[in-house]
Amino acid sequence: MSDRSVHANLEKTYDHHDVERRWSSARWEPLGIHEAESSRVLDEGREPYTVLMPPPNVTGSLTLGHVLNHTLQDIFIRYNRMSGREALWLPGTDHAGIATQTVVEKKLRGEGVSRHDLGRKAFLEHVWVWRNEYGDLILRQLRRLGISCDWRRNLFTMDESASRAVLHAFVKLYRDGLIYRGKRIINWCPVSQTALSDEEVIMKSRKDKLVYVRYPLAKRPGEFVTIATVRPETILADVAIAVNPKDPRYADLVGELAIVPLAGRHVPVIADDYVDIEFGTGALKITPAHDPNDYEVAGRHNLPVLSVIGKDGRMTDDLGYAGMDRFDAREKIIADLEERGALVKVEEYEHKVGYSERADVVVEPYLSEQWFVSMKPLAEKALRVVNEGDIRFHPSHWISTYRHWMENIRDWCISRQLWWGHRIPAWYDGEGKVWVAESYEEACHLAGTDKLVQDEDVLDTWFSSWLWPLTTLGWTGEREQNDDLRAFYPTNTLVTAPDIIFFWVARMIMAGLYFRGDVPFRDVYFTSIIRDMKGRKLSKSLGNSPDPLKVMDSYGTDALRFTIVHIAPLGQDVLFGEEKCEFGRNFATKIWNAARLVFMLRRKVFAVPQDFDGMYGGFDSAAVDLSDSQRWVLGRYHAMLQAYHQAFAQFRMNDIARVVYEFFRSDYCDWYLETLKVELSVLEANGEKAREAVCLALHILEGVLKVLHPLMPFITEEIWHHVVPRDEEASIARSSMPQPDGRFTGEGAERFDSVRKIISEARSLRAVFGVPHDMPAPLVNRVSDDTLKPLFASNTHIIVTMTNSSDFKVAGEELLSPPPHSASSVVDGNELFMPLEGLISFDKESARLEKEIGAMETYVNRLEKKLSNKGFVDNAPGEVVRKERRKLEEARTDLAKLRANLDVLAT
RNA sequence: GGACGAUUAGCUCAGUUGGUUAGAGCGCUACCUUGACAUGGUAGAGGUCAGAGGUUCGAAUCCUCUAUCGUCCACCA
Repeated sequence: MSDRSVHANLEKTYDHHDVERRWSSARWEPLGIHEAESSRVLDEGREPYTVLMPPPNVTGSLTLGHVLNHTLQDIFIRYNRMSGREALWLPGTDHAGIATQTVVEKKLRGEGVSRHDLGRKAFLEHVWVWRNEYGDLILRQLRRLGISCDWRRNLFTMDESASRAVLHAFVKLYRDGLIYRGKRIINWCPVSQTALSDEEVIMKSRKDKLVYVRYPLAKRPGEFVTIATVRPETILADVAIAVNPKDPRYADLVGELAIVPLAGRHVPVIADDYVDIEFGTGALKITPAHDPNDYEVAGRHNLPVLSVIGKDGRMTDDLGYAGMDRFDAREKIIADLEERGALVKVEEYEHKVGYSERADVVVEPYLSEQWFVSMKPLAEKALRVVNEGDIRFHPSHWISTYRHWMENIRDWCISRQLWWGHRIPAWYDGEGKVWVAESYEEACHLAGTDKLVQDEDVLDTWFSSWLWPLTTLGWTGEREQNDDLRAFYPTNTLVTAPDIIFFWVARMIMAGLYFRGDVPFRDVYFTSIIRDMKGRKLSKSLGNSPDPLKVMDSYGTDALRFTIVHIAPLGQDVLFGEEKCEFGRNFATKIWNAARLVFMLRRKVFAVPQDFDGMYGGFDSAAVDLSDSQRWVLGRYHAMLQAYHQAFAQFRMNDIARVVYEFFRSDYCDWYLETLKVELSVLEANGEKAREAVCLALHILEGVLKVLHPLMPFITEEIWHHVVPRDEEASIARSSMPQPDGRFTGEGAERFDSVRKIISEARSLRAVFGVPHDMPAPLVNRVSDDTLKPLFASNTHIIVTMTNSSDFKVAGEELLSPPPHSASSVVDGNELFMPLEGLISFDKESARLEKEIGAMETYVNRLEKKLSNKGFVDNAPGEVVRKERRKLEEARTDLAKLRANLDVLAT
């Protein structure tokens, strides 16, 4: 904690546990940084900035995916908050119908109870107890990430207000004719025993047997038609054999009757375009109850529908297989077919099969009565807003995926045969007539009776999720108009994984447009998918999924946040191993130590702390007479700010991390702070110049802390409180973002660049010739332009100290020949000589120079060739040509100097 | 079968509208335990930018094809 009487330094060693404990969200929350107010937006005309948190499943625990996702959201929120906007981040959790019901059922099964034993009401009570006990685990874990969402507005999709919104949405869609009930073949999960939407089915490659079966023809003894099938168990439910009408092989068979093996039923041979002539035998069995295509074919030909597989995936036939699992029945039937001589052959066959997303079992096409949403009318508008740029995707290539889905959209099966979820607001009267209303009373009123029975099913979880942008802002119905909605809708940025673009993103766009007439958000940022170092998806079963809490423990939350953002570029997957967090940890340590240095220097220069408070409070870097190094570092600092803000505008999140990292490490620490030490050593300790220099160092440090704060909230908060004494209630999160200022460029900055190069070159010469590190050597710099002499001379002390030279002389052309026994180098037209009698051998140095000359000759040749190319000179922009000419000129000069120095060496 | 993305140093990746002698981190080599920091500093080695064509005065960057990897979509049993 900052000591207000003296300038307390930071602890010697950086301890992230300590810092994180001090600035936990418990500490931040009372500071009010999470709490955005609609009144401020509406009354004061402040610009709102809203982020919608994808609600994690209540059953979930923190994964690296969450870490990336929520860190990015927090970065957007903190950045915009510090940029003066009213920043609102809306958190919540999702009831996750199937996942949660499965978890609770499993727990009950462990206690020997099934949900059916309990009944619906008692079971749901169990689920609520479970949710209240474990359901917020993920939110507690998320808090450790330091995310600054508005926890007061935390919403659960089963909360009363959200549930009212769901009922309202269902009823409105129904009355508008966009929700209907119908008998269809849907995806059925035999484990969860519920219908699934198409999106909840994962296609996986799988090896099965392609079974060729002979069907005898009833009226042509001894003749057969052979079909190929991967699902022989459904033979029992065959109602026809289909061939292509254009297939000459079967032309005479159409209209015949075939006998279904094992079942003995007579079924017609029909002709339908659906059949592919090329595949298998060109003849196809039609099983309408167990295949969506067959169902359509059967519809066209008025065929009956027979079913032999039940809800639990077991056979229901009356031919002796009843009760067997569908896969066991498959094997048995293949064996039985063979025994009866109906089996022609069996081939290995690899194909794609749909699996249930949650239960990971093969879904069963199942004919049943379900509720659907007509998607086409909704999709048209939702497609338009993305096509026209009202909603922007980052990266934009997801638009084509989105477009493709929207253009081929199919109706959404929204009923689930579960108990945990929003129960469908539909009631049936004694005659089976359906009444849809927001309440039982209303339904009774409509039906004119109070003898109604509610639909047993609940809605797909995503039916509440697609209302999330509305419900999080308190929307419960169409006419509702509250301040939050007026102030914060549409929201600004949605950060989400690309795998839920259809489940969620697309549907939220539809719902926003439909229920409120406006898009739900402006920008969608699709995060990277995190994989392990071998490129595999993270999964619990592979055991390759590091526990983020452990990573935070060992490396620090800031380190994890910084690292994961740094390695997650827009639109690319990232390979993550927790060792990578060393990068962020090392950076955090570096920041800490650099701050310690600057604070130490401050104490040296300001013996009386109040002097510093007074001076720093009104410090203006533009008003100071700047040294070369100061002008240079300010120029670099503002260039960094420029790139930083631009990266935000372009959603290039890894650039944000990179740009600050590079400035801070290379420019600020390695060059500026090192130079500052030297500069201070020659300035009077309490003098004005020294004080200004320290204030400038702190000014830039503070700026870096601010731009880093969205990425590394803990450490920046801690150090910021030490820059100047701050009130306990102050937070860097409420400070304002530094803005770029283009004034800090020009001569001094360029000169310091040359100084840096001279220093590097001199160090390089020392290393090459093995000058002992503690042996000072003289250094001579020959400049061709005498006016430069005093300018370099003004940096003499810096150069001497930083290269451990005994002396640094700046000479003009009057230095006719280089000092004897010198190593030499040419940098930016300056010739550098390092007299090294005894250490330097003629052979070694001439070989080195020759190599250098060779490289320079190649370079000069290349430039000459380029510039003698008429096409280049005529076509390239003048600026580019001029630049190349300048380069050539400089290279030729340098080359000449190198050659001359080699000659001198030889004499 | 369609669509999209990737391929740059040993490893992981930057390289924004075509114009720098192609960069960083990790790893590696040498030197440095100097009062911010060895979770560090200084200096260095290491790349014909997947391959082949093309457009252009000029290509890692744009186009075409090929190869390899990955993702999403799709009702051929």
